[in-house]
Amino acid sequence: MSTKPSIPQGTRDFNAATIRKRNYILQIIKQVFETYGYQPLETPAFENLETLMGKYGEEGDKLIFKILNNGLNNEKNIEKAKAGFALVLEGKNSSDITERALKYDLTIPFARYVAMNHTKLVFPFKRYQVQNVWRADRPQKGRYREFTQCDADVVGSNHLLNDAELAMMYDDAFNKLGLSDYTLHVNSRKILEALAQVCNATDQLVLITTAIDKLDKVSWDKLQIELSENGLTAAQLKTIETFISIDGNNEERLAKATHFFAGNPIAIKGLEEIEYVLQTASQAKIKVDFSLARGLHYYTGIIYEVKAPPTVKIGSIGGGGRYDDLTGLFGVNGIPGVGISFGIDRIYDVMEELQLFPENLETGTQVLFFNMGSKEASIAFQIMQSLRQKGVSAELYLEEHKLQKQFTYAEKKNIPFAVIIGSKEIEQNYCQLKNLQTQEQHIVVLDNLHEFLTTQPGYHQ
RNA sequence: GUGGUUGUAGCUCAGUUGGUUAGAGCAUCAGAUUGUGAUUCUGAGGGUCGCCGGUUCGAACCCGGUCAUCCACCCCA
Repeated sequence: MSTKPSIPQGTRDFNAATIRKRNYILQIIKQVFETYGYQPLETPAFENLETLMGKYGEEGDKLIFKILNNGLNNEKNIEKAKAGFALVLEGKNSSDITERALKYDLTIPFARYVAMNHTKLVFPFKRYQVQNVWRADRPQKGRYREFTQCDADVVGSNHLLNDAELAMMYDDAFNKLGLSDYTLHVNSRKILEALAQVCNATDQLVLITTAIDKLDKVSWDKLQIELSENGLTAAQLKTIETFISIDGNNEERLAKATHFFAGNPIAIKGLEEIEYVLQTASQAKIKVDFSLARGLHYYTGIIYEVKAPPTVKIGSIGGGGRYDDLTGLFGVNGIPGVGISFGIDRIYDVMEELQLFPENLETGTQVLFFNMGSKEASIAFQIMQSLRQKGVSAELYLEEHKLQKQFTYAEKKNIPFAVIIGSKEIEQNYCQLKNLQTQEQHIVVLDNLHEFLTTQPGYHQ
């Protein structure tokens, strides 16, 4: 038996430097959320399985991490468990085997929360949520099995100002992060629906939209073959081809699309909505992209997807959209909403690659007190404590090692200052304060140590 | 779920057509240097070559399986 420790596929440990950088991202995004009046919410790591099942499409259901029931080997459960397992082997679910699952995203648990509390909430209800979610996907670049989502949603309002406001929140956050080279792709589920209508293929909506969503990777020639194999006629393909050839800047695209749909009422609605968001969130770097088709089944209006700067090869770093009736899934009708999500793990990877993190995030220990012998160390400890009381992050080297080792320790931990208090210094109530980067060394009277240290260049709170 | 890549020291990697005792750099530890280091010198420790099996006189190397990894597809943040 190998006892080599390991962590599950697609998960990560985060060290201090990584956590500081992640917190830097989170703090900026949370601050934007708060500024726009969104309130925090947290929901459990796991939900009842039936809350989650069927909300993410067939493929999504397969990617939900399910939790095995306890007590399956209990005698009174054993027959049920066997029958349930037979169902599982057929690819079905059985509450006799599993009735809870790790949450797959933040939107559905939020909808569940709203449905449970709709009589108490004040609408429009704006909340943000930063929590881990889990997907049983194969890990690869920019894809993890445990990752953090960062969502903002507003429910109980149909007003398009919400949609525009969320676009501005993307813009604010990415500008503050130094990712102002992002692009916010925008489309509307209504337009895609209208396309299916114009093609006389309303039952093929999913097929058509997922196909054109691949256009940036797969050529139209190949997609045509795939679509015709699925029963689309040459005339239908021609219509789709005309639609996806719409190009130009945002205004031109909207104009061409208006012409293309020739008065189709659903299309007109969708186009007007995009037009409104474009005008209201005019500072955001929006690109009208009719090939955008987010897979999630619950979107009904505007859909968003954020692309990283083109130099970084990574999938989307955020996404969202409008849904008319999410809580209807939980028996409460008439609560529309719209939301966005930041994929902070991917934002982290992008910022790391583009070196966008500020240098001074490493605010660990600021002062190392050297150990000059056991008597000296206990006096140094008292002096260190008085600094700690004033908020200075300090530590004392515990062992009586030679100075070489103590210096090396400080260097490895990126501690900017060393305080040396030996017998000579103790006699005359001063210490040696050394800046380890510049090698400058000062004689400082102990009473002045705090003030002197905290005003030194290179000192961080 | 499908396809491919790579598994050798703590880390990054060499290792010839299968041949005796598996190497390097970095890192670690000790000493030169008992109150001033990170860029000098000397030395030391460290390996079940992912795991299991097969072929062979002989396997880090060839074959089969398995696990892990990274990448791509599906889908997605």
